[in-house]
Amino acid sequence: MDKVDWPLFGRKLTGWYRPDRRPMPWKGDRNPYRVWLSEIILQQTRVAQGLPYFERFVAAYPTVADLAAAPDAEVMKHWEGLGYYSRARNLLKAARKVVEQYDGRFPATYEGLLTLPGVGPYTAAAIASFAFDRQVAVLDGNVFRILARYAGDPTPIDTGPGKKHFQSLVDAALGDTPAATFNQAIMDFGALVCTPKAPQCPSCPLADRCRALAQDRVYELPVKGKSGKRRERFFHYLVLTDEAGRFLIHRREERDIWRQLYQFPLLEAPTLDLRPAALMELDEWPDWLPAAELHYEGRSTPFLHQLTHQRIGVIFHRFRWSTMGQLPAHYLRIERWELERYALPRVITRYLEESRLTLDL
DNA sequence: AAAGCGTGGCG
DNA sequence: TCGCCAAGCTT
Repeated sequence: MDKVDWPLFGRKLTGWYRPDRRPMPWKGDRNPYRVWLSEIILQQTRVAQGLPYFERFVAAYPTVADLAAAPDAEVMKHWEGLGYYSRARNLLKAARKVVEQYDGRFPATYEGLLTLPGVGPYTAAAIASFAFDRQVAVLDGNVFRILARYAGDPTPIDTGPGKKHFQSLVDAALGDTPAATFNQAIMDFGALVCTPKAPQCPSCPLADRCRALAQDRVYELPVKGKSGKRRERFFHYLVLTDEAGRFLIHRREERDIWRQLYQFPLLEAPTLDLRPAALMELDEWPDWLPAAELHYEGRSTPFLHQLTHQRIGVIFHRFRWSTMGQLPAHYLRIERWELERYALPRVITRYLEESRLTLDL
C-alpha cells in the first residue's frame, strides 16, 4: 500500500476552502473568550442549534469576567435546552479559573488551555489555533471521517490507539499550512462535502485521490464500535400544588442526567402504567408526603423522551396538596410564573407548554 | 478504558 | 419509526 501524499491533501483542501461558504458569527474572531465560548457550545452540537445560545451568552456576558461573576443558576438557565449540562457547569468553573488564576487572560498555549475544565484535546487545539495562531491540528468527528475515507483507513476511531493514530495522520496533513486556516477548512469540508450520510463525492475536489471512493467503501468509513442499547427508564413526576396554586420543585444533585437542573418531585418506577394508588405504594414514595392529604387531579399523557443512551417514559401526575406546610430540605415552593426562572429539562418545559394549552395548569 | 452525559435533525 | 450523529469531555 502506497503512503498517502498528505501535503497534497493539505494543498487541495486549503485550495477548496472559502470562509464565506459557511458563515458563522465567531469565524475569524480571534478573541479567546468568544472562540472558547463558541467551541464549548459546539461540542457535540450542530451550528444551527448552538448559534442562538452563542448570541445569548455574548449578549449577557460580553467578557470572561462578566461570565465569571454570574450566579450558577443564571448560567444554567441560559444553557437550558442545549443539553450536556456539564458543559455549562465547566464553563463557569473555567471562567472563574481564568479570572482568578490567570489574571483574566486565557492561556495562550495548547497545554495551558488543557488545564481549563471542559477543555479537552479538540477544544484546546481549536482555541490555540484560532485565537493564538499555534500550529496544532484539531481532531474532531469531521477529521476522523475525512481522513479515514481519504486514506481508506479502517482503524476504529473510538479507541485510545485509534485516536492517537488519526492524530498522527492529521498532524502530517497539517504540515506547514497555517493551522487556523487548515482547521477551519477541514471542518467546513466535513460539514459541506465529506458528510456522514450523503457525501458529495461527484463534486469532491479530493475525489481523485480518495481511497474509500476508489474502493467503493465511503459508506463503511470511518469504523467505530457499535453503540450499546439504550437504558429504559420510567419517570413519574408529582406536580403538587397548594391552595394558592404554588408548585413544589427541587434541584437534581445526583450523578445522573440533568444535574443542577430543577424538576418536580420524581418517582422512578419499573413501569409507566401506574395509577395514583400504585404510585403511593412504591418504596420510593417520600415519607414527607402524606398520601391522605393529597387530592388527585389527573395525569398527563405519556411523554417519550429520547436521549442518546436512554429512553425515558414520563408521566406527570397532578395532585392538590392543600395542607402543604413544612417542606423537606432543598425543596422550593414557588409560583407558577417563577418556574420560568429555573433551568428545566426539556421534557418538563414541553409538559408546561402543553399543559398551558390545555389549561391544566 | 468504557461508560455516561442532551437535544434535535435527518435519511 | 429508528438509529445515527453533531466543532467531545470527564470519570
